[in-house]
Amino acid sequence: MAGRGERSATPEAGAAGGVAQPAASDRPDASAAWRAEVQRRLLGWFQQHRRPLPFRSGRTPYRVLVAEFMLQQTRAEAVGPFFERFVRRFPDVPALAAAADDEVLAVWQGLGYYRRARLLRAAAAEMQARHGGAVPSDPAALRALPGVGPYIAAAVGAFAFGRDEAACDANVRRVLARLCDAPRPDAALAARLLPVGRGPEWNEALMDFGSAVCIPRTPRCAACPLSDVCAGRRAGRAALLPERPPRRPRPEVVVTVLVARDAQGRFGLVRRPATGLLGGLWELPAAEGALDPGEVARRHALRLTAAAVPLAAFRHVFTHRAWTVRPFAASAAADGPEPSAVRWVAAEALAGVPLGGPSARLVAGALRPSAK
DNA sequence: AACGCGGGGAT
DNA sequence: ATCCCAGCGTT
Repeated sequence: MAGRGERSATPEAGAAGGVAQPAASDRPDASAAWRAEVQRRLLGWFQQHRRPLPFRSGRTPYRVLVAEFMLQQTRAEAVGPFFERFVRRFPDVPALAAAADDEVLAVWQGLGYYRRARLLRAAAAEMQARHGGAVPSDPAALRALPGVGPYIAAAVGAFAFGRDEAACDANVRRVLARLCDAPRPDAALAARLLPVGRGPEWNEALMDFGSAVCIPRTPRCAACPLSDVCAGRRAGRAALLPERPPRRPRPEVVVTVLVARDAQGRFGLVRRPATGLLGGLWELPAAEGALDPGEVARRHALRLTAAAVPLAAFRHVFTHRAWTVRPFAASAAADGPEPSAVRWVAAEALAGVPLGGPSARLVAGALRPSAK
């Protein structure tokens, strides 16, 4: 086996911009003693620093499943209020299975990645039909549910059913990448490090540690109880791990929006396509481009009953694109020769209609007592 | 393997 | 301003 010092025998490694990587046998996770020390210290840290998150109390398989759907690409702190609202409105699998997509989306509004809401409802329907209205404990049955991938299946296995499964999320990946000096750690590495019989606790410990100490960009190594056993730190590249894929530029899009209201003051809304950005949500009539408001009205088969009034433009930035929104306040009617898909919704009925981000903001602004 | 998919908090 | 998050389904 190559000793640690022999890596310098290949000085060209890493010269071409790539990060020099230790051979697998050089990584510390090959040592049982190192693994035991890491486990001991991390579980000790966790005992003092466990986050009291709402979805960690009153754990049931259903609550765990709902939380894991919400937690995809979403910070634990952001999920809290949505989780509480959701399980109050849909307390169990039968309640969720019986709900309409729009009811579920309305509770989900503001949380983002709206496809998750529909997949979760579909999963509930399948559990109702095939698993007696309960979350299945069998890993294969879990993995077969709509919206359940390798991470959620493992997380439910561990948190809901107490199994020794490694839930390898972004926090865990980052912590393991640094501890083991591995550019892209996988679930197999996570599984190797998991202490037998401590699955649920261990997963939580890695997540909370990654959220509080081994944070992105600027890890708090000075305050880290593992810094002296951390291979990434020893190699001087903890902050560079895990390896990040290059970011692509974000397309800029201009959208012209009508804050359209009829003679009764109801809002004119249209439904977005079921798939894609803000899929299935409702929004104010809009069209891409810096258009004349009359043109936007024409495309939605609306007739302006007064001159549209320009409102303050604003930017709405998504992860993968940015909108510059040019809104107009417009009085309108759908009594033209063409059939209009616009649905008129009174202010009191808006709570049941899931609105996409910019439209939610505009509707809220229009209802605020002080208009600009 | 690459890509689309939200919103917000931290830096 | 950029980065990143208790990922998944599609192509």
